[in-house]
Amino acid sequence: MKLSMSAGGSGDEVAACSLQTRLSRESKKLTGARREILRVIQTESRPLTNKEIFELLPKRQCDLVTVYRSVQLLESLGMVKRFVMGDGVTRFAFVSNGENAHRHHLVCTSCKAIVEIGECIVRDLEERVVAKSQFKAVTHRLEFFGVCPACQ
Amino acid sequence: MKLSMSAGGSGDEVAACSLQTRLSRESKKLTGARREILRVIQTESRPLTNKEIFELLPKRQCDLVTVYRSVQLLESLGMVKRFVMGDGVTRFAFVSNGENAHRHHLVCTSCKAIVEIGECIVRDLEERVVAKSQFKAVTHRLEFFGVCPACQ
DNA sequence: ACACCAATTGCAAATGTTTTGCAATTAGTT
DNA sequence: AACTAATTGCAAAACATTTGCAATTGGTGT
Repeated sequence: MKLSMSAGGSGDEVAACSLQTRLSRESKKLTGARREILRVIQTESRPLTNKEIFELLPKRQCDLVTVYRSVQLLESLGMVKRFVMGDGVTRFAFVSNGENAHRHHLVCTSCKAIVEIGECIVRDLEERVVAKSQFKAVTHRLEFFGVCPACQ
Repeated sequence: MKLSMSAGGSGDEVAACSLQTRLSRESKKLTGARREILRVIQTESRPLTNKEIFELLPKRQCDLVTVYRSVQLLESLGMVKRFVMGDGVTRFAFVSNGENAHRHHLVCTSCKAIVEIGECIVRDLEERVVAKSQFKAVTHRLEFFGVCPACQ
């Protein structure tokens, strides 16, 4: 059921250091819970729900509420990305360090494994959309869904 | 706050008839609640939440639970499309009759007005994604978000 | 090392959406 | 008009997520 097609994080140190840095930049504290939560998200390649993260944490590491709060913080720091797949739960996946770039994903509807899609050909369309519609601050969300080889 | 950029349904008769037909095809009943719920969804151009549909219904037309159940039925009949914008509520919009075609939308993050986007340039990318990933039954969801002229 | 203080946490409870069970009602058929 | 399966309303359950608050903890300066 598990897949490791998409790369997780590279080294713990780089990410940990980065977490440290990013946190102190906003006078936030680096707690054990936050470190562990980020580690769990980094380790899994598929997007995880808050509850899944909670269950993957070392026994009694922290409360589920803390997972909610930490993940939200990590998202605001740009270290995890939010996935809304429409089944009533929000999922989060790691965003590797240099990856400021806009990304799309292919998600397995069965096991939730994800594969990153390098190119974003939607930009051109987006520009046309903006021009025609007169909307401002236009962004887009494009996700692919399917059944991965392991689940077929 | 309201916008009518995208076309709602055309005639009541065509859609009503179609609803009738589609329902009886599965030995479902055409009730007042279902007719009214579809009418409300047809009338508004933006995607509505269940609660919004409920509130737009003639006074005491039916219970909120019935809206939930009816909308789910309408979705299974392919008459409404589900929108998941990630704010914790599911929204539904009318799918006009001939429109079997795959569509994308531009959604105002403020008032939720939607504009249909005719072209789908994602198909090509989807084919490439399928070839590379070996996923099966691949679909995609592409939505644009922005602030509509009226909300700017 | 120590003290300080804001940030963080756990716990309980609230919130809000969506689902479910069941008895009463109703639409479509005979 | 009677019959029956589908539908509805109501109450309550099931979830995910958020919030309030007192107790705790990490980082900072001494």
